[in-house]
Amino acid sequence: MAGSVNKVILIGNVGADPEIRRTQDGRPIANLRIATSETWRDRNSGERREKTEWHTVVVFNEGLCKVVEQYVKKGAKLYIEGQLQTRKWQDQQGQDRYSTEVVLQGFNSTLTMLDGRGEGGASSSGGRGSSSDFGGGSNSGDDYGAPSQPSGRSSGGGGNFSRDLDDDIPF
Amino acid sequence: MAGSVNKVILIGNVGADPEIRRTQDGRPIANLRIATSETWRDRNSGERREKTEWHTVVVFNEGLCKVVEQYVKKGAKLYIEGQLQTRKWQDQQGQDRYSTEVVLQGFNSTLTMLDGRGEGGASSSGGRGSSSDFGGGSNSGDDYGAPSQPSGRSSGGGGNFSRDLDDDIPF
Amino acid sequence: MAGSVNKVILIGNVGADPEIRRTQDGRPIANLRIATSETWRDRNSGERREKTEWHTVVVFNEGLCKVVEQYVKKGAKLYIEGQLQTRKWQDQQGQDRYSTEVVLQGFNSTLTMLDGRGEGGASSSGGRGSSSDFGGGSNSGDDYGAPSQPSGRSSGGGGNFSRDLDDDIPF
Amino acid sequence: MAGSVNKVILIGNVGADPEIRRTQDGRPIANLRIATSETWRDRNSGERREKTEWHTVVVFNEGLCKVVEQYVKKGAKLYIEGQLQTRKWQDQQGQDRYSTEVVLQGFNSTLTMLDGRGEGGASSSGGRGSSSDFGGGSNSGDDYGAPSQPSGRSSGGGGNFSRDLDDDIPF
DNA sequence: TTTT
DNA sequence: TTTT
Repeated sequence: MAGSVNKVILIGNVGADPEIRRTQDGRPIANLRIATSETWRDRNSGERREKTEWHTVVVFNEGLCKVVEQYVKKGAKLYIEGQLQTRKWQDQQGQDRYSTEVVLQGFNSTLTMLDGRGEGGASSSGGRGSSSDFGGGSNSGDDYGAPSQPSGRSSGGGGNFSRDLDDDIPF
Repeated sequence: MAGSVNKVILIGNVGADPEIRRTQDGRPIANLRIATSETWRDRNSGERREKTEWHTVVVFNEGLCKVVEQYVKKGAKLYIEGQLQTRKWQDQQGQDRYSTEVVLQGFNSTLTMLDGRGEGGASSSGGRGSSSDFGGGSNSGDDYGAPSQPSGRSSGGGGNFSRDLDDDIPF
Repeated sequence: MAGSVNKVILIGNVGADPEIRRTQDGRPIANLRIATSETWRDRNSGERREKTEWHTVVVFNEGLCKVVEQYVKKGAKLYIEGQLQTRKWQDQQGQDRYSTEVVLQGFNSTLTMLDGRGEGGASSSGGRGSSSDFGGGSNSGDDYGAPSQPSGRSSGGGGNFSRDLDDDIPF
Repeated sequence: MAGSVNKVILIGNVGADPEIRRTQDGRPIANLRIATSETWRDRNSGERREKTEWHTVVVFNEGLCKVVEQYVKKGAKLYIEGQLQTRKWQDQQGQDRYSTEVVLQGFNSTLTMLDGRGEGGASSSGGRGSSSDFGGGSNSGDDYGAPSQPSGRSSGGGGNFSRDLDDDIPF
């Protein structure tokens, strides 16, 4: 279907230290549980109430997995941009079950640390080995005023990690 | 938890005519199934591939329910802004089951029709009984240049419907 | 035009203590400058580089203005959801000038504090004079499992403030 | 600054056929004007009112520029995801002027066609010449259920074009 | 299971 | 300058 968008944006806290698994061919997958909550004052009683929602976030991106592994701990506040995916599986009785997760996999996926935790590292978001162009020199000569750097990517302590920068930033 | 965000943005097509239920006290609830999909070309085979994701959308807002009831049909392309909620229920064996849905309930929820369908109506996004006033005069005298109308709300055929005019809150 | 969306999402730091003006009829307007920045490693030199972008945010909502007034100080980290607006004005030479701002005015506007600053207050997002009720009883009897509270709104120290409880709309 | 987000999401119509320029080193830059609008009913007069906002969108991404060049015409309805940038320039009197634009440049930038226009093409979003991996084979052996394709990218007629796929889809 |  |  042409013209489709599937985007989830979360800001919340990590409920437990992340779990990192590996696929058979060695690719990492990180699992996070993130809590978002809303508070309001009850109309009748006037009491303050709160409802917490728990989200399962699955990070398939190698670079973001490294970030998660190094910096994300229980309690960390994160900004997450990913997409909704529902996975089908069978329970022990052989019945179909479905789990809906927020997946950080492709482009347009982002994970940003919003508190001071995890700072000090120089890590960035991964990359598939090969470097590639971007930003810097490639825009030189640009007479339009185009910024000579990429956007949406960043690195460094406590930073902003996009799936993106992947291959353009050699480590 | 302070400082939390839970937002889902979808653009996709409705898989079937919506289903409208009513609560015991007469409030409508609309259920929609929305498909988003991505296509890409396989790296190895070069074939075009597509993956469709189905989302369950639940509309608790009375105004948006009216919009859904009147205008949204199978095949309609919608822009949806809501939030993720996971609901726990028991299956027939008494086992806990969980369903994750995109809920349009509070403020910051939006449903916009992106194709021509549903046009011609004068319906709007609900409203507390009637009024459906807005902006206009209330800003007169504003010396700042503030637009004299609200934003984020609208009405009219094939239009943009926000939860805003929240009709489920009796004053 | 039916089916239109105009949304800006920012997470950044406030550059200076906010400025609150008032319209002739006493409505508050808050102005904020918010910095977002990206860092990346230069492809060629390998140096770490950073680019900061400054955004002008204008808050027309009375409730959010109160929040800004009470809690938002220079350096605060905010989540902002608003819309783009370009305002035309004349400079001293009588020439047309344009300023583009992120406006928090209608529904779907949000301002959330992401750091601890501003905590301890009981303030909420405004509200039509007082009340600041919500959800609660109005959903009782709901046989669907609909949460009995609103979403997207909240209050409390350091909290999450939506335009919702729109106090500038006299009923 | 760590932990920063700068995101603009627009759905609107293109006001005129796009303009494509080229930098000195041959990179394309597309300029679009996109209209978003809101309609509402005036509280006092009951009249239907509308306000249109015009946005300048600048596409630095080569792949997205191709898409724009081939498919985007006056009147097209687009979904745009980019970021805010304010550019400083001097007018003829040598005075500083500022223009704020929605820039599609880095990752996390998207342009999707929401109407039927432009269909039939097989084009996708560009790429910097070199191909690269993605999806497909690289996930084979994945025992986790990870989808074996990327997300956020797509191509094809009337389709969804992300900055992303750039280098993985050889043309 | 987080956070306030 | 779009669109409804």
